Amino acid sequence: MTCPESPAAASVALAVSTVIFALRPASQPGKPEHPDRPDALPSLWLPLVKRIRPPYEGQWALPGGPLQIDEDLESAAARTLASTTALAPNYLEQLYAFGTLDRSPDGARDRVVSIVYWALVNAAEVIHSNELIASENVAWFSVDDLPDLAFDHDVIIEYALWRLRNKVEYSRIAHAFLGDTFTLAELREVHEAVLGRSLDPANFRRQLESSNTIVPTGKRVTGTSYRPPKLYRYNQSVDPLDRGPLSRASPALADTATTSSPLPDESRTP
Amino acid sequence: MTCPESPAAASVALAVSTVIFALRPASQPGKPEHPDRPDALPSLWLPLVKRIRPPYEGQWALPGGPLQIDEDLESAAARTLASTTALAPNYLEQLYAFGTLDRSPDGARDRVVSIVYWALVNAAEVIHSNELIASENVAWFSVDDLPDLAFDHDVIIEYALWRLRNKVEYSRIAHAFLGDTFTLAELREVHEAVLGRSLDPANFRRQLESSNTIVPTGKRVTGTSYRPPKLYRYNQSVDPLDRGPLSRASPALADTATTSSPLPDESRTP
DNA sequence: TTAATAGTGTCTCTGAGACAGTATATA
DNA sequence: TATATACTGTCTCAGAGACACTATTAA
Repeated sequence: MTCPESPAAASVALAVSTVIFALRPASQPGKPEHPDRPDALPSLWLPLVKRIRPPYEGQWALPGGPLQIDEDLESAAARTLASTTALAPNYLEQLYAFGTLDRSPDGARDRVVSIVYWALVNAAEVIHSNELIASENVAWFSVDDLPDLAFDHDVIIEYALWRLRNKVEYSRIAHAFLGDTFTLAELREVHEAVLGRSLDPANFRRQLESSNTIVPTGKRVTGTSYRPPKLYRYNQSVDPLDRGPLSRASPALADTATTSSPLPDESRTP
Repeated sequence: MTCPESPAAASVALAVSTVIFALRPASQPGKPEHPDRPDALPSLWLPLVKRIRPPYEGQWALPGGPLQIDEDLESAAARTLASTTALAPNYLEQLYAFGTLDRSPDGARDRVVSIVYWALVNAAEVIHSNELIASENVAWFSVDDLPDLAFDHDVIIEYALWRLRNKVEYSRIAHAFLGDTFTLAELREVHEAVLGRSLDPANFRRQLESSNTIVPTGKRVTGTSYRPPKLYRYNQSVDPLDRGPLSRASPALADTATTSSPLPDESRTP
């Protein structure tokens, strides 16, 4: 979005932005639960960038920028993700191309079409990344408490959230919020936090086991009081969702655990 | 983040293309069924445009072209649809933005990102439109018998087909292939043709009635032998599918029966 | 042994589908 | 009245969810 000066004569500028979701635990590890909220859920957070030039100077916006002439759309999304969070995405998918005429303010000289991606990153890694990105112009916000946003980015985020919630229900992408290994309770809490409702542990377990998307590692959590839960790993040989005829490993995610695709699945696209 | 260098002089070109689907009856009205195929289904057809300049000169391609500086993405899709078919779409939705580096041939000078829409049009109107568009450079093809295609348009069409089949199963868009009024048998045949399998008439009826997407007109088909079926109309007050937080009437389809949206539903996107 | 969470068994309900059966307009 | 198609009733089965129950480990 964003760089009004750049494009040539009177063509349409093309930008790539990314909605990056992470799940922040409600209670710090080691810190006791707050007595008033015994069952507090983790909540969704996303990083925003403060604009340093007009239009919308000083307001917060989605990370992104012009598409480089020599990079794929998805690579551009992964690049801006890395430069704002110092992370690699565990899941990355195209969200939508926004291109209506009214999305820039009236005085704007140039028209911008934004191809927006959405991504899931590991919450634990976010903490480290915050030390790497020591910029005052990047900050994380809860999706329940967003600031005023530049352009139509409020609409974009709302749509990304809706897509995330939809997709968590019919596919198995939630593990992208977690590390390599996780317990069923952790994975269930991710689902609960995203969907905003509690899920039956028994049924949740059965569904996952029958779907074959997770495999037991044989290890258990250590250091807990009481019976330690088993640790599971994501089954990489099973696609998290049916992406249709064009599924293939994504270059931008080649070295990460979760594969993506240049196409959305749209088993259920609105 | 945000604005690295402003892209060089060479920028990325932006095009909008549209995959247009119509359903052609297997047997002409009045013409008897072929004895070998008593239950022949209607089949999907789409219009292609023959390229008159390199690259891929002489090959067939999806209708489309550069995005005009003063038109919305969806308007551009509707415009190219109208100029190749002389029709207005009954359904129009963004499919995907294709932008990998390898989608143009090696010798190509420019890089193009294509934002692709897909549309459904009324089969009956196609016949009239063919008389209006008296161009040798436009032709309709069965999706089962496509010619060699320019660029990556074969991949795009395959993906559009996959999306159409998916969406017919979980939403009510199939009526966009038909006229204002239709019988349940006609609508069922549309579903059967798109999905490639036969459906139980009783269950199909029940599902539609409980979904409230159609309303009886009170009229019946005339001129048939034997009991004439009731005619139904699409219930415009019910959204064909849940499009999420951003549903609104689409300007490009304002005067058509079916509304669309600037966003895909992705209740089920791959 | 107790506490606390991990993990299992089983019941009910709902919706999809199969398929037999009834209704009705025309010849 | 015969016939072909429109339309209805009802059975079975599979999956989702509710919820009581058992298992296991560390304090």
